[in-house]
Amino acid sequence: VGLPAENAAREKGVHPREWTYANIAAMREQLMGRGLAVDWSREFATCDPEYYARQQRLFLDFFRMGLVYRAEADVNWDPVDETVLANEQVIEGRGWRSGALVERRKLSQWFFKITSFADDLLGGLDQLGRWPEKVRLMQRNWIGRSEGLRFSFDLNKAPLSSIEVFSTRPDTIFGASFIALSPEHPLTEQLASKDSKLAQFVAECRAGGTAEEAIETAEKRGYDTGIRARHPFDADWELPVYVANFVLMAYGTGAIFGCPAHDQRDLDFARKYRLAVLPVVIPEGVDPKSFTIPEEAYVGPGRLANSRFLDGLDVDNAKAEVARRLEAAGRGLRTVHYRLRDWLVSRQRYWGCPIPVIHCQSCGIVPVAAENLPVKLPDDVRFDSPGNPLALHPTWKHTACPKCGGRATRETDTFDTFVDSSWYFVRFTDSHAEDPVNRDAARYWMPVDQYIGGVEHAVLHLLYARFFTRAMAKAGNLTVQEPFAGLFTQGMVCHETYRAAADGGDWLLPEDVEKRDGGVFMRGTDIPVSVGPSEKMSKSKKNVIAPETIIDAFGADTIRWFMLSDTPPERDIEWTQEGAEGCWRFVQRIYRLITEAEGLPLPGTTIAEATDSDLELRRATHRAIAAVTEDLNALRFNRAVAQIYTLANAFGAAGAAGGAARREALETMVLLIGPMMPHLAETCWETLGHKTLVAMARWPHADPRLVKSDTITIAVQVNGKRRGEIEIAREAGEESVKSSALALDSVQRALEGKPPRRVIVVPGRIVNVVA
RNA sequence: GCCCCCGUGGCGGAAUCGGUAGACGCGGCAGACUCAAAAUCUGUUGCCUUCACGGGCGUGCUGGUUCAAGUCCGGCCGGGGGCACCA
Repeated sequence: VGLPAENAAREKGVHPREWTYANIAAMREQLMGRGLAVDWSREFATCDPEYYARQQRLFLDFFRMGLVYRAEADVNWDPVDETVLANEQVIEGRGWRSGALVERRKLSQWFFKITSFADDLLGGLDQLGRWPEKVRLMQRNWIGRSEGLRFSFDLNKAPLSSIEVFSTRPDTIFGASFIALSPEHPLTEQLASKDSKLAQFVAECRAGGTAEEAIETAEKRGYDTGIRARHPFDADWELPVYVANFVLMAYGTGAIFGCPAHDQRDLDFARKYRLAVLPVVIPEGVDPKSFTIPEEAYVGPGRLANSRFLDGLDVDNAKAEVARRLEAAGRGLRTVHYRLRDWLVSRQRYWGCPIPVIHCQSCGIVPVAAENLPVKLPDDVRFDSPGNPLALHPTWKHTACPKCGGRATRETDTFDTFVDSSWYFVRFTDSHAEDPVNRDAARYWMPVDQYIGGVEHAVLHLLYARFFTRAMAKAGNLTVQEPFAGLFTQGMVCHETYRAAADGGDWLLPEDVEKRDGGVFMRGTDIPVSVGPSEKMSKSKKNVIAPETIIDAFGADTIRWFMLSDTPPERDIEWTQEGAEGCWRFVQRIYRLITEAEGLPLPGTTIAEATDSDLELRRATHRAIAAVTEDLNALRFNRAVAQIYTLANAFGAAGAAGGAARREALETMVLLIGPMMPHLAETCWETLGHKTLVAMARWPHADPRLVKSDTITIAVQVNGKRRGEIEIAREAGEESVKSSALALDSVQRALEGKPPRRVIVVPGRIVNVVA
């Protein structure tokens, strides 16, 4: 489901359904070709009415619970994709998919009330111990909780008798110089209707735009309404009321009191309009009389001054005191505000899940009854004109009101595709259940033990899914609050970029480039190619390698091995031809080791021999088991790979080791590579004489006696510098370690005949001799 | 502007608890095998110095804590990410 399908339909004239199912089929082929273990019996497509019918039922639940509403609001409009976007989908002022600068439009849209879970979504983050701190931090910042005080100033003139502001710094109330309203504030609108100059000012503010550049460079501007506000603690103190371009309607109350000494924006504003700048918070140890504000507002801690009953208090106590007094006077309320906004879920597009609602002229908004679901998409749509094909469809949207039977129209917006992905993991617990959720299955499987995805979804999918899980739990469908117990954010695959000329030129595919004689040329020519930095594979820069071509050349196991080698999975990985060839050589090396191993005892033979080289090989084997097991459990695949190389190298070092020890080592290696190179492992397993599958075999168990050797090597330092090492029994006492260390020639040389002042022995680790 | 993360050989990266820096791989160099090449195998590969033994330096820079610092703390420099008029 989604925009790429619909855009392809517009460009190529195929129906989005055909395009989508063709892609699913191709993707399924690819996944199977890579030897992934997938339970295909659970497969479903979110664009199938089987799925979105259930989604529409969830919507009805949410509707009943008051978690859905339709409202007119300032929304983000993507002019290229011709639809609105949620706040999370606007990155640096641009549509996350199209890259187009978004515009602000006032439209009536559907919202999910994610803000009603704001506090819970924030608090829940602390319990997600197996999530990356980075993602939790991003969500924390996105939700943006701030505690403050909401309180009112009386006004000296109509149309309102008072104005309510929100502040996180009520302690600075005696440093107030002005009140500022948002251009979109209802009071501003009332005043503007009678004041053409103000109306013009508001229009200019709107024209300023919301693009990042515009905001960054926009200077603070204000318009004095002529109204005066009375200070809440001094009836004789009047503050001017401005309309100011930097005050946002969507946050707090859309109105602020300005304290220039302790807020940079207020200071910029005050300097421009020549308003008083009175410091009221003085840093510790500074004389209040000499403390002035030059160009930067002081936002640090300190003690209150110039503030009557607050003088001498610290910031926190002053905040509490102001709150206490204003609350007691009935004109203030401690409140918590969030940066998070409700999730705008309607999209003016065809290829999505229809929002199951009917608009009736007399009854208003009426949800479609559950027994009439699903509301299916019509197939006969045209993409030859701009706009939403559903809205342009000649008949689809006309229907009868479920309540009064009168003429009514269907909602033509469809859901944001992120709605589809917000609960698919729950559906996987029983993909074919009649109800949206099989509660028993969900209770058994949820939460997802280990979720893997890109960090780009930190405040998109991962936030929406957490909201959905809570909403579904509230509706009785789930018993968990959090969808994903563990989260891992993996990196992307990158590749060098190539251009036909140093100063630009066309991008070239890696397959059209060859490296020889220390240079890089266009394949089959002497034309040099300019090599650019490694970047995320993208079609636009042509630095892509089709998985099929690699699988054809090296096989799926080589690709899998390469992906796991070298780079930790959370980091971006660079695809290189050399690296892939190296993996290919290792695949062959393992196969050779197995096929060349002649005269091995039969499978299951107990190990009796104990020559030195046998013991060495057995130690290497069991160390590898221990290390690989640990690394795989911790998702440190690159280290697991390195451990297997080390084991493979041990065969060379083991020399004459043969018989049962060699069989044990080879079988172990095959079992250890099993999860990473399944095809190779099964072939080798069979070659070793087994009739069963590696996939069904028990994971090997490390013998602790073989993992630890009897003797250990300990480094010896003199004054922190390494001078030598001693090989000594693991259980050797401190005294014998000490004397062996001091006996070293290199240590004696470094001591220059003098006795050591001190000898530090860290058991099993190091000896440091202090001269 | 605010917040967060990261700087280790030619390259990807190890060292996750303050205890031998550079595991393992790629690349390079040398050798064996070969008529030759490829493949394979063996050795070698941080930098400087030395015929050699050895010595010195070394985890972005800088200062500190410690017997001991890639690891902890302060200040800077560089790179990446998030948020961005949020009161």
